Amino acid sequence: VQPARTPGQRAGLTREAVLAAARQVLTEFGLDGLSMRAVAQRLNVAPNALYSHVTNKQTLVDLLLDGVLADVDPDVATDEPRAALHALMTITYDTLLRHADLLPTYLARQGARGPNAQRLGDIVHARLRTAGVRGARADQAQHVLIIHTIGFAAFASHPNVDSDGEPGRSVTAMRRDYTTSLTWLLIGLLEAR
Amino acid sequence: VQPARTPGQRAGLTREAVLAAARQVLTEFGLDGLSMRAVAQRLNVAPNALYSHVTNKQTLVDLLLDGVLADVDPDVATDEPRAALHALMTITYDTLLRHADLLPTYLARQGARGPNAQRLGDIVHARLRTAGVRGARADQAQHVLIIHTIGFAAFASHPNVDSDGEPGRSVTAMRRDYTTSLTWLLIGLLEAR
DNA sequence: ACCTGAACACCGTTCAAGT
DNA sequence: ACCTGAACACCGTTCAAGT
Repeated sequence: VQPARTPGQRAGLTREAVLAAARQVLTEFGLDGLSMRAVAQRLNVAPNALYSHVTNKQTLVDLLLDGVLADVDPDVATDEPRAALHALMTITYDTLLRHADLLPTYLARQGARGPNAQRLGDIVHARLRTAGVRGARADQAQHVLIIHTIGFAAFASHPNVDSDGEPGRSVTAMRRDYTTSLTWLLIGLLEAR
Repeated sequence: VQPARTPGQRAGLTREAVLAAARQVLTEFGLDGLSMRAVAQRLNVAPNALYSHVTNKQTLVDLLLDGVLADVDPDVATDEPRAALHALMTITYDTLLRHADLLPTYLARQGARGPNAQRLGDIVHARLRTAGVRGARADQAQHVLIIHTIGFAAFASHPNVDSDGEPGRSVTAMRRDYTTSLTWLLIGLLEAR
């Protein structure tokens, strides 16, 4: 809530300010409420002013998506390779679910290939290396672990009722499903040669 | 392209006709072109006429999504349990990718819990049973295999360029990533006790 | 370079009315 | 019960103009 600007006065927008406003709109009104006009309103600015800082809505959303993975803290307590991979991916899962609003669109969009996704990929790659996995197999494994994690998080982010209206699996049951599936993946990856 | 109706004459819509028209609009104009108004136009009907046969756009999309899984043919050539599961899930992956337009929204919406998803779940469950997996572990495995498959298909459905503008993994490489990840999952599921 | 006014070409959905 | 006309409350984006 800024003091009103006189005509011709700059609003002093930046790309980061637009992103921050978008994040606020998102947490307050959800994905359905995330419109360019709503973001502009929060910044006390005309809707089309945003286009000086962001090329369009899709890339804005992509930036938000990639930003979610920036919150992943790659430090894990153990150095045992398999446990470290398990912990790292579980942390990623939990981080993603903390931004459940965005997850529905995650796999579908460019966010899963942004710079932070690549950073996470590199971290996974390093962990795989200490686990003795390298080369093309490491590239595959890195890809697989991340897609698997985002996919499960996206599914879990969604209110869960099946077609009969019966309640489906609970959030905790789905988290358990994820962690055991992760265990299975790591067994197949690390034990079969 | 029907002969024009005189005022007061029925259009003879059915829920199935609406779904069929929606599928046509989808393949012709893509997900962005799928609007209630476009579907209505194809049926030579006023936009709000659709609401007599479908509660709203979201449930219409959910019906389309679940319908995709109806195309999965569960017959596989082998009876060896692990190979049968691998074949069944790969068929599912390929079927999903044949409807790539819809995949971006698949995990996010109710389609992944509709009647056809349940039917597929039952088939997977039966295969798991002959593989010696039962009880809670079978429920988990069924869930995991389907989410994993939909997640990978959703990711693969999306045009693939990373944040540097460099081309990412090819469609065939991503399919290979899927099948090997499936192998890993099945190893972890079937061999670790 | 950054921002506004005005407009364009759309949306999903509701309500009252007609047959 | 099914469909239309008209309207409501929105969208994303572009263009020309102002400072």
